Formats: sequence, structure tokens, C-alpha cells
Amino acid sequence: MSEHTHMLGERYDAEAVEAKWQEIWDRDHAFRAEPISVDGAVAVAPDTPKSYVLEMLPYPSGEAHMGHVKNYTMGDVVANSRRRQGVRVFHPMGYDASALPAENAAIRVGEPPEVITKRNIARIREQLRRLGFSIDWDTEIATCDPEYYKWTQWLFLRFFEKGLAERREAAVNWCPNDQTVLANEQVVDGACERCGAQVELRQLSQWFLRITDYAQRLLDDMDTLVDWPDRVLTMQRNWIGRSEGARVVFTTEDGERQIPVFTTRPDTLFGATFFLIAPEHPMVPTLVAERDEAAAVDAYVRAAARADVADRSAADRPKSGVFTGRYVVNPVNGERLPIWVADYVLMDYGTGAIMAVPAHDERDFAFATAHDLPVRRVVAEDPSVADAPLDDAEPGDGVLVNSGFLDGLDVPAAKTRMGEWLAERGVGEPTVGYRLRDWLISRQRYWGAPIPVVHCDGCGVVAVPDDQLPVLLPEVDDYAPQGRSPLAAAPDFVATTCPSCGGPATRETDTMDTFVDSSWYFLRYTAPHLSTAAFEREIVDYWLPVDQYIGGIEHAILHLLYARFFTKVLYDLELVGFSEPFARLFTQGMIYHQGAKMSKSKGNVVPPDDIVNRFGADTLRLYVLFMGPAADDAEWSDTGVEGQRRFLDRVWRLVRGQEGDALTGRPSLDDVRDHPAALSLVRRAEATIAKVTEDIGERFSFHTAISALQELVNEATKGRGDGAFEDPVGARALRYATQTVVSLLHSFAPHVACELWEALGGQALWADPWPVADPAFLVADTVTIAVQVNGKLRDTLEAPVDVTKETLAEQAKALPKIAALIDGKTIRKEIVVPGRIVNIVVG
RNA sequence: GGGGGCGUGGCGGAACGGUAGACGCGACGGUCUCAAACACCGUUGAGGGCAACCUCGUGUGGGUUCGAUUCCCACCGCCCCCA
Repeated sequence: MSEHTHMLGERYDAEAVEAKWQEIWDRDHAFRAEPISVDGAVAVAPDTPKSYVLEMLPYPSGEAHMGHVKNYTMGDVVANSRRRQGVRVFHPMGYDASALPAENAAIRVGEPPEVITKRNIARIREQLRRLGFSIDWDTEIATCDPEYYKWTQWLFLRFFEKGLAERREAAVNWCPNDQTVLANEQVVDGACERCGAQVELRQLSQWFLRITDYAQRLLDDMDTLVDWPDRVLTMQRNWIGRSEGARVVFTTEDGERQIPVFTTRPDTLFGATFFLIAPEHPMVPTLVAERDEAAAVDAYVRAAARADVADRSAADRPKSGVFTGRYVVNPVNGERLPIWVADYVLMDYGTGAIMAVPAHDERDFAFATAHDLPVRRVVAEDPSVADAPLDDAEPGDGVLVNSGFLDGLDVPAAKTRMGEWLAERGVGEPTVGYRLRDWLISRQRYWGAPIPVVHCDGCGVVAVPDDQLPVLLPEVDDYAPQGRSPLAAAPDFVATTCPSCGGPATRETDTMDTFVDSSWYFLRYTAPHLSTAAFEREIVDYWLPVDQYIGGIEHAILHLLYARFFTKVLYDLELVGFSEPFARLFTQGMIYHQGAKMSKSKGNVVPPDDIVNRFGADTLRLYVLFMGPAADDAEWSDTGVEGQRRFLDRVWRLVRGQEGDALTGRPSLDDVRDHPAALSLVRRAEATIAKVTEDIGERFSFHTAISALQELVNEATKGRGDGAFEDPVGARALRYATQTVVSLLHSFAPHVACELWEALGGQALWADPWPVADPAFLVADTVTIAVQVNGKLRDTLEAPVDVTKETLAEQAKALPKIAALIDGKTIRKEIVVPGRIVNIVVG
């Protein structure tokens, strides 16, 4: 042992160890991401294997929480191990910084959102840095920075040019509390996802991204996402909600207006007995104009606008409605159908109007019953009861009756026939419907990227030229929306000239939904500060698609669908060379405490800083992964954390006394063959390498990887305590096993692992090649065979691995216990699985 | 109502058709200590037996199999998504 040998203190001082290594990693730029695109140089993609490991970027709300810790620790374990496996790893970090909470805080305390957000970012960055993640902090981005949102605006303009961004009048979800429009996806049970206020419907001119144009591709390409959880794919499929049916055009009795409907049951068209339109349907006011019914209809529409959206469509809700006094004509039989306004018909779905077939639709049946409207059966299991009254709707299969040219056909055949019939006469056609709606991105809020267009009386909506980007947020005094965007209160911002004709014009004052920012941030990481482009094709094509994406299940639908949509548009624009952004996805479970999701309002939050202060970052990192399967929800336990600290203390003590200035190589099988304790320990070390590697790399089973490390430490500690490793062969095996523990531990607990590695005589563990198990040690000479009689375990025996089936069976039967059990009985069958079991079946 | 998932010790969980309960927490007993903390050793699914051992046991009931926590069916309970 030389004078340079690094001796360990008696006590593991996590705080000192963590500060020391974080400083070294910073100083050495240990986790520098290369290549990325920078100003003044054209980046060239290397010809080496890469891995883009990405966790969903945090929203900087002030404090990091345990969910963040778990998320980023998982990603870091993957990044750390892959980096050491010789793969070029990209592991960046940023902040999804333009969202409502900062703005609401700004309104409350009168401080600019920018100031609040910057402070919050500084705070969460400090917390994340304390955890020692292997991130290149030089690539950090914040979506609220003009150097970022400039390119969000630039991308918006590309959508606009392609006709994928458009402004149109629409009934929108309006949050009266946040004073803004919400996307359908942000309305949960009729309430604002953010603040919980009851959402109302309003007619406003809004910006939409035409995600519905991509509905089928978003659906089809899911077949390529083989490494996504089925659960997430199912949720996306349901959300897109493809259904096959037909468009049927109804005409008002006076022949003046056509009202199309979408139905999945065109076969039941002969069963339509009335016609319903949504309260927010734009045709409602003109239908009842100057009629006696106008007042009643108007009152009904007003009441509906205040109603809870989810409630309105609930199956068990009483079916309210009001007659308009008008009729449409059923194109298939010329019948007059009364038009009612009913709030269970949503403008959001289909065309906002439906043909009601009470005999075969539950809600239509309930409506017919409530309002004394006729019911006519057109599908029957048994055609002889075609005219028997119905007690309830019968949505099932059968044969068409009372349906003219469809009579006698089964339901699928009738659907096809009706589709043809409609198309022949030009009153409809078979069509595919989607539940997915266009993405409403307008927000009448301050803290977001301004939509980069101007309104000109002469030229209409005109794009801001690329060279005038970014359109910067103006300074305003009051961030509170008053039914219009706070940007409208900045006259210098609003007044501008038209880029097209040079005449006076006004700027768009809406800002973009924050989900727009987060739909492309994973591309910007490859060019975080590039001022000449959003990113460079060659570099973005090198790193993308993301090899491993990790985040919360709560983003299963919105964020992931939007990011997929963006990527497909950019692919079509030839800005990127891939059409799916995330090759492999892992969704983590949530952390609960005292039986509830951790939240400030419940007062059950455990601040990560507290745990770091008491036990160290490495302990916390270990514990959040040890809690249980990473995909499952897990319950926080204070004593569980202490257990992981005890484990690190044990590893520390294991290394203590083995310090030195050079690492030990792996003993060969011959070296340890005659030393049972050493042989067993090295075998376990090799098995642990194999298991940890597989658990991290393929199974995402971090808790079992940590368990395996603990078992290895337990065997080493126990043997050492028993004096089994005091001779040179034993000492070498122990030191090799100890090194293996430290090396594997690095992914989870990098600081303490680097410290211990140094004490063992190693250097720069983060760059040291990941260990590979020696197969010679993975196969044992002998194995324990379970011996069963009639499928019940009765005894075990030790046998050489290469023993024949016959010998194994003979040995099993020779065991005294087994012999006694089978004595005098007929052996009907002997099942022998080498290396596992012998099962003797007697009768 | 439709779709998906999950039920294993006191608790978190392990076991990818082959010895159920690894690892950790908690609990109990012991060593060390004046005492404690720490650490270390041992016990810890239930029932029975002095013991070697035996019986039962993975929500319930069936099924497939030499063998089922694992696969299939039904039911019960809980959770998530969509209505």
C-alpha cells in the first residue's frame, strides 16, 4: 500500500462524499453531450452507437418532489450503465416553464412570471444537481426563454404555411377562473384540470392545429411502437377513437338547410323517429329565428352552456330537451322527423347532430320515453316479433325489419348496403369517424409564446416573417386576463404594420398552449443554443428517436400524442428523418404517502431535500428505486429509507480494510476451485453482474437489481465475519467481489461508488467499462435438484450439472424418504428436468 | 356501460410453468455497553410435534398440466382510462 492510497474514514459521510464528486464531475465535464449543434460550426454526426436517454422535463413549480427524483434516477441508472457499456449517451435536462401556475402566482403576488419562473428554475436545478444526475448542464433549456420560443413560433409558422394551423370560430371550453380557453384534454369531469373550476362553453375565434388530419397515421404507426406499454397504446387508441359508419345528410322540411350526421349504425336509418342537435350547434339560432319556440330554445341553450360537460353525456342522466318546431326529412323514406335540441348531444363528437333511433340506442330510448316520442324496431333477433313493443333499447345484433330494401339482411350486411344506397343518391356515404378533435392551442393568457401572426383589414391573417422572430412578450402591468389576453393591454405590442401590404395592422394577442412547447423540446436539446435554426437535420437524425423515454402515466395521452403529431408533421416537412419520436417508453408509478398521492394540499409531502440532508442523495436514489416495481405506485416509508442507508454503510465497512492503490483482477476458476467460500463468492459476483445488467438494461426491474447487490454484500460480509477470506485466495476473492459491488452500485449511487472505487485503487468509475460476467462462473458444477412425488416436494439432492436423466431418476428413487413414499406403489411416470426437478408419479 | 390492470407473511415485495415468501422494513430474542444508540448474531406464513419432520397455505370456485402464484374460464374485491 503506497502513501497515495486513499484510506476511508470510519464513518460514511455522505455530504462530504457527494460534494466532492459533484465538483469533480463538473470540473471534468464528465457528462458532456457531443455532438450538439452550436453557432459557428456545422456539427457532424459520428459513426458510433448512441443512446438518447430522456426523462419528461419538469415543470418548475418551486420544489422538486419525489416523483421527479424517481423519474430522473431511473433515467440516470440507464444513462450511467449505457455510458459505461461504450455507448455514446445523450442525457439532457430542461424546464417546461410557460404554464399557468407561475402566471397565477404572478397575478397573486404582482411579480412578473418571468422572475418567478427563473427563481423556480434556479431552485429545482439546485435540487436536481444535489442528486448527482449525469446530465450535461450546458445543454439545459427553458421553454420560456425567447431563444427557445422563437423556434416554437417558427415551427408554428411552418404549420400555418401547410394549412395545419388555422383560426376558426368554435364552441370552446372556457375556464371562468383562469379566464382562458382549455383544450378538451384539459377538461376533467367538466372541470378545469388546473384549478378545478366548472368549465363553460363559449363561442370564440380560436387557433387550432389540425391533428385530426393525422388521426389515421397516429393510429397506424402505433404498430411500430413495440416497446411502448400496451396500456399507453390502448389509451391512445381509445382517445383517437376510430369508428366506421356513415355520413347521412338530412334536409330541413323547407328544403333550405342540410344537416349532416355521423352514425355508426347506418343500418338503423329506417328506425329514426326524431332528430337531435347539440345546444351549441351553430344552426340552432337560425332554425328557431322568429318562431314561437325561440325563447324556450334560447333558455335551454343558455342552461346547457353552464352544465357540466361530462354530466351531460352520462348514460343515467335524465334526458332533457326542447322542441324547435322544425322538422327534417329522413332521406331514406321521406318521413318528417321533429328536430329537438338536447344537451346529451355534444358539438364535440361527430357533427353535433344525430338521428335518434330509440329502439336501438339506450340514450335515445330514454329520450323518447321522457318526451313521448315514437319508437320503431328495425332490428330483431326473431323477425316474427318485429312489431312487438320494446321495454328497452336493443343495441345488439339481429335481422333488419321494417326497413324496406334492408329487410332480411343481418346488421353488417345492412350497414354496407345502406352505405352504398346513400352514396348512389348523393345523400351520404360510408365514412370513418374519429373521436379525436383538432388541438385548440389559443390561450388568452400572458405567460406563453405569442402566436406570431398579425391581423390586417386588407390582407387578413398574415404570418410574421421568419426574420422578425421572435415576437417577444410585451411588458404589461396586469397579468390577469379579463376575458381577453393580457397582451391586448399593451398598445405598443398590438399596433404594428402588415408584413404583406405595409398598412396598419394589429398583432394576434393569444399565446400558445404550453403543450406546444413540450411537443418538440427533445429536438431542441440537440441544438440548445443554436441561433440560426431550431435544430440541424444531421444531428437531430443522429440522436433521435429517443432510445428510452421515461415519465409519468398521466402523460399517456396528451403530451405523447402531441409530440408524435409534431414529429410526423416535421417529417412531412423534411425537417427530420424519423416519424416517431420515442422508440421505447417507460411509464413510472406514483409515490404515495399516508395512503394518498403526495401533495401540498394533503400535507403529506416528503421534501427530497430533507432526505438528502439526513441520509445523502445516494440513499434517496437507492430507496426510490428499491420501493417496488418502477411501473407501480408505491408507498413512501421512512424506515425503508433508513434501510438503504444501512446498506450503504455496510458497503462502506466492506471496503474499509481493503483499501489499496490498484484494483484486483478477476480470479480464474482454477484460482478458487479448492476454496469453497471463495468459489461461491466469485460465482455470486458473476451472477450479480449478469442479473444487474439484465434488470437495468432490459427489464427495468431496479428493485431486484438492488436486492441482488444486497445479497452479494451479505455473502461477502458474512464470510468475512466468519474468517473465510483471510488466506490469500480468499482475500483476493473478497476484494474482487467488493470491487464488483462498487462497480455495479455506481449506476444507482454514483457518489459513494466513486469514493469507494478510489479507495480500492480505481479511477473515474463513471468512465470505467461496465463489468461483463465470466460465463465460466455462471454454470455451477453441481446443482440442487428438487425431488417430488406426485408433484409435491419431498426432498432435494445435489447432482453434477451434466448428470444423465436416468442417473438422476435412480438417485432420486434411492433417497430414503422417496423410497419410503414410493415403496409398494406402481411408478406410472417419471418426469426429469435436468438442473431442476425429478417428479415421480405413483398410483 | 366499455376497455385495461392488480389481489402472495404484520408491511413493501421476490419467484418470466419446476424447492412460494429472495431482498428490505417491522417485531421478538441474544452479543457488545455502566446504560443506550450503532453494529453484529439468531428467530419471524399458519397449525401440530421433544425431535427428525408432518399438514395447510398465493382473493373464491372450477379447468388444463407430471407439476399452477404463473396459463384458461367464472365469480368477489380494489385501482386506472374512456363514456
